[in-house]
Amino acid sequence: MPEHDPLPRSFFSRPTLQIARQLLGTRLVRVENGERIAGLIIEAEAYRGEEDQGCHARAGRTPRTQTMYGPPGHAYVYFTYGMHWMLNFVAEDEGYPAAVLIRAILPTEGLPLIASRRKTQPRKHWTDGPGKICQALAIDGEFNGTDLCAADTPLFLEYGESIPDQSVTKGPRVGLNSVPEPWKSIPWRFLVSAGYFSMENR
DNA sequence: AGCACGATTAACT
DNA sequence: GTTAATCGTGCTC
Repeated sequence: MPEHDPLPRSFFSRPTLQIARQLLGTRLVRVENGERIAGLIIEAEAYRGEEDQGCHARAGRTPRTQTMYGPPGHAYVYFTYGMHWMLNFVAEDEGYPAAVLIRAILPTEGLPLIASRRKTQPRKHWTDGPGKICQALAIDGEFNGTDLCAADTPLFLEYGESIPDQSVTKGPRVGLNSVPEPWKSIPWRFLVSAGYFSMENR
């Protein structure tokens, strides 16, 4: 399969933890007015099942969580803290609520567009948080339910770099302050180890 | 109808 | 390290 083809739906119809790990190094692409804005995913978190007390689906099927119960390979975009949008990818089988939150990317294309929206911050902080990614890529609630595997989709993934296990760090998910154990500490956060892209240590 | 809080960010001491 | 910003969501009354 050519390197520039969008990742197929089969990529998303797998166990959520596998997807979160495999997303590291893939290229997230946003096409805005024919222009590409893209970056390599370097941090992601898994949320799966109604029993996961850190997952929105703990509330069951609601208007908000509906997308997570839908088919895999679609975007789940939600609003939080009264001001920030979060981008997730729906995982596993239709009917089972699961998603992967994209927490950080390394910008590779469309830097001027990213800069125009993130200019109040230094480059180091352009896309190092889930809300920042949505600012940089102009992603909002309109993208909830977007099919990442459809033709002419404005949001999709491409194969990027393969990240070796020795350069992947696992840990507890971020921001689950009042979530009970074991969900609060379960190591479902995956990130590319610091320095991997800045040093020639591959 | 009212309320507490959130898968956060940016600014400030 | 601390805190304001700002409003949709789900739960209680």
